[in-house]
Amino acid sequence: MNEKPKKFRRRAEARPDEVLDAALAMFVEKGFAATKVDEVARAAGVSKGLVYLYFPSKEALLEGIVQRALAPIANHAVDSLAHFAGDPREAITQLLTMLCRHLADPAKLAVPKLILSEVSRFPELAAMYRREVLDKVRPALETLLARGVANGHLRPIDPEMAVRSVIGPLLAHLAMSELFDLRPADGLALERLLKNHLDILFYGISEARP
Amino acid sequence: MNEKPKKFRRRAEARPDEVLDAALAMFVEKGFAATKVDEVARAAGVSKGLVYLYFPSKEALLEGIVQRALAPIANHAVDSLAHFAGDPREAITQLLTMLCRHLADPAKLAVPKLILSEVSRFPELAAMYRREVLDKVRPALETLLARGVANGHLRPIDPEMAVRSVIGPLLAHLAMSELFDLRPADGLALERLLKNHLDILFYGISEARP
Amino acid sequence: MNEKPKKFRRRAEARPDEVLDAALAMFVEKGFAATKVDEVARAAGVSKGLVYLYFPSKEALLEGIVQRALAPIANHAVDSLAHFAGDPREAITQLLTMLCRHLADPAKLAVPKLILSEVSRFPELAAMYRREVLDKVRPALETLLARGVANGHLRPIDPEMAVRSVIGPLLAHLAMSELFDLRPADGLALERLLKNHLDILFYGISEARP
Amino acid sequence: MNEKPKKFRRRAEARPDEVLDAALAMFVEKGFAATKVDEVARAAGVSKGLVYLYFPSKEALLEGIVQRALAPIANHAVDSLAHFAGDPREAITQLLTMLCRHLADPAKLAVPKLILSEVSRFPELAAMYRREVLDKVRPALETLLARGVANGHLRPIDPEMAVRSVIGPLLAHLAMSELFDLRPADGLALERLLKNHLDILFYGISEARP
DNA sequence: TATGAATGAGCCTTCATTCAT
DNA sequence: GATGAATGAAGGCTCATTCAT
Repeated sequence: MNEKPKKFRRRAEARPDEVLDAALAMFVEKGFAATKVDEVARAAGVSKGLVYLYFPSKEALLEGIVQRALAPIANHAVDSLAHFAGDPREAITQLLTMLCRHLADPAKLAVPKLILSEVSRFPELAAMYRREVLDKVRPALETLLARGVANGHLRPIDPEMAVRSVIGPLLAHLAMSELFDLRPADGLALERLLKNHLDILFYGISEARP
Repeated sequence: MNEKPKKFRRRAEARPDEVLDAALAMFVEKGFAATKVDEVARAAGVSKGLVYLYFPSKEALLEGIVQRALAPIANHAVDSLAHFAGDPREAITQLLTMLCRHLADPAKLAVPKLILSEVSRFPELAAMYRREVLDKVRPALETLLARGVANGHLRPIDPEMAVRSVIGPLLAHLAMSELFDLRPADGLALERLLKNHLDILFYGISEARP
Repeated sequence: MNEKPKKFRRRAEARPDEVLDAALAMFVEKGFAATKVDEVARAAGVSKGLVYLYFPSKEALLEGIVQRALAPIANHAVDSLAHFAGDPREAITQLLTMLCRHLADPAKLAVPKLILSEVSRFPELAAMYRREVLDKVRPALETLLARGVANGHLRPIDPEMAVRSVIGPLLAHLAMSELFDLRPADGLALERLLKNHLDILFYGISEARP
Repeated sequence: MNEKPKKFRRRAEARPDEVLDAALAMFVEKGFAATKVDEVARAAGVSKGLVYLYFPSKEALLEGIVQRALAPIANHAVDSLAHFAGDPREAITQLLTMLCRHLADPAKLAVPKLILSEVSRFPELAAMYRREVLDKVRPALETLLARGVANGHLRPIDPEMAVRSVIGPLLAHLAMSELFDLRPADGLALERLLKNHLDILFYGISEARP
């Protein structure tokens, strides 16, 4: 007999990824706790048992999603920061622009949103995020800032704290929009935010200098 | 010695607050979902049934905590913003200083932490926070910034977006510290953060002006 | 000092009856299990604790209701049956007419309805009803029928079984109407039922005699 | 010997029926409210979770039992009534005989008993019974009686009310026996009841005709 | 590989009953 | 007598996980 493919073909290699896609979609839509493994399986078009064949637990789905999404981002970010020797503002502009472009895609935005909402319940998630992102990007950014201060491009700021000033406004923007449903009239308005943020970050809000 | 009767009875007036205190402590320690109502009751020194005498559901505890904590904060913040006619930077400094002082108390810090971790699972919580805080503070802050631009104290920034620049760095600091356990070597370091944040917010990081 | 009556006056003697009245109303409206003692107390205008002062348990309310309602009915019925020496059909007509008149009052109808719905859950209720009603009325009715057969007024029927024929149609009528909400177009129509029932009971439905 | 595996798996087709059987047994034995879903599961030899796999709630078990039992009975009854063109008494005799034969089986008797005791607490049950039985059988019986009056077999009775006279005595018999434990000395005595009931229904109790 | 029937621990919630005042 | 705050046992229901097939 010739084969009777129920779906097009069995692509066993792609399965875990398809499951993670489905899980991400469901987790973002309903939250981790409110999503049943059954639903993830159905959304992925497989059986519940198969999910457990690839992932040892529901929580492992969460970790799988995050793991898969973070590594490339962080590495890319670090690369773009590490190579900069001149004006750090250029690097920061590039970094945040890339980040905003990335987050403009709802599918990509979903991951940090998911992390934000579940991290307090899953310490392992926090650890992963630290390991994969924070512990890579933060030192790179701090170094960049410190170098900028050293070579006279930047004012004598505290690099460790200044990192918060670089990413904070973006975080606040996403939190307001995604968690509290408080968006500007013109939608997510990431470009407008970025433009204003960089302007303030670089030159401050004061008319007069100190 | 003052006696410690096994059962405190007839203290109806204080009970709801005691229950909320216990609930907040447990929720922060273990997360909302992982906390059993039994545990809240035991922590408050009452029976499970009593909790339901004052609060119709476990979720109502969450809302009660937030409600109780938010109103005074928001009102205080709005007051301090509304009365400023001169240099908005002074008002911002006062606002953030007050906020930092407030958050330095772990018991007070617990509430925003709780909100952040549960908001995605409880839309009502988001609505409450919007209603009680964001919808009050945000317009006041925007108005303050717009007035600052108008009267020449501030550069021509976008007030709506600049709000993110005002609170973002603080939010980022708290998120890194409380969610991802990434603290400066000197602890929460709220003063250091605030000092650096205000310096950058007002004058930017650039040595040269545009 | 002169008294300060919160309500008109404390009528302690009437209280148990008022509680039973309230209980009956609530039990009929919502069913025994679905009625909370709190509700009974509130409906009676007293506190929950007072209910327990008069009745040792919720079930005792049920029994109190039934006890109070049954005794007079049964005694009255037995009286009217016992004194008949002549044509038993007259006694039956009187008995059923009285019963129908009684049941036409919704407040009176409530008790048998309540018994019917709760008897299977409370054997004590069944026992009470047997003791107070069935064991009194049934023998009296059987005797009446047997005497009717003996003195030639009635055909040679089985008195024990004929009791079912006397009350059955009325029971069926009430069950259809009260339990299954299946009423004639003209409402409860107890008179119409009774007229037809007696006609059939006495003369049968057949045109021809056997 | 045939093995008795601890867990029967993969028998999905038969399971719902087995669960309903167990539920019926428990409900009749202890009443609906006093029966725990755990007990039903244990009686069916399955886990509690499985019960909820097939039935969305405890109440659905009740409805399932009734649904399953009623349809065949009602349809059978209607069939036997609809085809009769001649003497309606023959049809009535057949109908009641069939009913009595059916109810002589304790397992079959259990369903109406259950309906009677729970109907007041579950309006849906009343609706089901109306829909599946009363609304089918009652019109058929009324039509039969009306036709009997029209073609001279029956006296000029009120068909709508006479329906109560047909089934009432049987209902009364069952209520006395099953609810109040008041049985004739010779047991359920359904044949004796039926014989006497039909005799009275057809010819009345009076010696003399009107 | 793949399925989905089956499990059972776990928890929120209800409410009859008690009792200090 | 009268109150109503307080108790705590009990049970319906969910759902992550397992495993026979």
